[in-house]
Amino acid sequence: MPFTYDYPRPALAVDCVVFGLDEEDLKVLLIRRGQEPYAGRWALPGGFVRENESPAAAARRELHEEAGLRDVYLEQLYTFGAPGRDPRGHVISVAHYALVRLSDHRVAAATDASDAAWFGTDDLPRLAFDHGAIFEMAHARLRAKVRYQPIGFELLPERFPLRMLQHLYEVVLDRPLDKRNFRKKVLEMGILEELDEVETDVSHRAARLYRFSKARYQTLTKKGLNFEL
Amino acid sequence: MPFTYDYPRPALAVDCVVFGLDEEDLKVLLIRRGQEPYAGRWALPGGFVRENESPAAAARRELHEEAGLRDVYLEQLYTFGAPGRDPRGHVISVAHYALVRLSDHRVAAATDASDAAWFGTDDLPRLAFDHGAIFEMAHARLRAKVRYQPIGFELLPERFPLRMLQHLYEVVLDRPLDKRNFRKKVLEMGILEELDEVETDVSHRAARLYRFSKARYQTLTKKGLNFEL
DNA sequence: CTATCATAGTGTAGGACTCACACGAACGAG
DNA sequence: CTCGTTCGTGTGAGTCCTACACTATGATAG
Repeated sequence: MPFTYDYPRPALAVDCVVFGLDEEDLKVLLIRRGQEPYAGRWALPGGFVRENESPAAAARRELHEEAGLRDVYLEQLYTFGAPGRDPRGHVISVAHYALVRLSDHRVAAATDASDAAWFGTDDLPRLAFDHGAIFEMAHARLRAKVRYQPIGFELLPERFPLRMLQHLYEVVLDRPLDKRNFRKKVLEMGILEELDEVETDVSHRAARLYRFSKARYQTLTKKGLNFEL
Repeated sequence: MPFTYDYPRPALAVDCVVFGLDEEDLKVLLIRRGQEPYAGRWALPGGFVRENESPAAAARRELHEEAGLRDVYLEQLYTFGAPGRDPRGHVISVAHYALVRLSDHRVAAATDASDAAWFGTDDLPRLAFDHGAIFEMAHARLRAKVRYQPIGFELLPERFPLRMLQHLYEVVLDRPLDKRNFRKKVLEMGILEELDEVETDVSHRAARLYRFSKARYQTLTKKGLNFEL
């Protein structure tokens, strides 16, 4: 069933850079393409935007269809529209990035689509289309944004020890941080809730668990806090 | 001549928030709409993206056609795609913002399109579509970005006294700055070229003129400078 | 030519923040 | 009971930020 318009329209797509955090490093979710163009190559999950669907909604739909992911933190990144970026014709893609808790989602992504896999961010294969450039921009944005907005918590389990939070920042910023200074800064900020609970199943002294308090963050933000790490 | 596709395609547009700087305040360029919808309302300059045209190219073309502007600083802002934002159907708009030197461009914009005008940023009329929200986002982005990237110079004439630079920051950040601290910071950064020239036609002591040196900025950036004001 | 007016241009000191740095306590494993 | 591993904690030096006021210069008006 064909659709007809008075003027030509470029096609509109979305692509998503999905980040997850490991014990070791930062991961990205890729999908192996089954069809031409770039059949067999790894690519970012994505697809075409339907009529009367916002780009954000399209991105969420595709993440669910292609990787079984739901309820993730999602933010628009940039719109890539150079003619020639897709050999099928002029396709403009609204790129997004998403942050997921790997502990919750690792399995889902691996089973739902048999050709989905997590890759370490410094160990990516060559990607289809201009997805390499999209990934680079997303990575840069994450590094920048994590420093002045508390989005990093989206990568952690709900309750976490401070070591895990520090590890997150070390992995994302790609440099070591001082433990005492890091703890002081984060705790003094007052956006963490100290829980009456410690880690379990560790073969050494167990660390106290914390939880990010969105409520406290919003209160403090109104009072002029500026989150910065 | 109709254009036909196998799947429906939303229409793709661009809109531009064009900022200029006055002796008094920050201005935005608006165009009065001649046609429905929103005929007679003020709106951001913009229009539809053609096939095989990148969004940035479309934005530049529209700025030229609707306001006679060329060679402006242009950056992508965000893509607005909520269904319902345009009563004609599903139109997705890649919003941009532009910075121009009012001294050069004020006239052009006023003559080329008789229904174009500059408005003070705290004195805007109600805008068509979701252009009010687009403007707000652009304004917020400019305020944020001007602090860590030397984009403010795009709003000034090539040669300017330090007072004018300070005035720019005061207007954009909407708070007064200390003269001595401001000068110290800017000059110590080393990105300004001190010229052998002073203001003319002023009825008081004339100030020295400076020029932003892109070359120095890039050199220093590589050496780890981080611009911050 | 003198007085007036407007803006240019300049330094310092107190407080806040940043950064580097090391060791005893807790707990599980063997 | 010993070993191994991670937890949790404070201080001092240096740097950066901020607040603050007066003299110099040049144009204009009387």
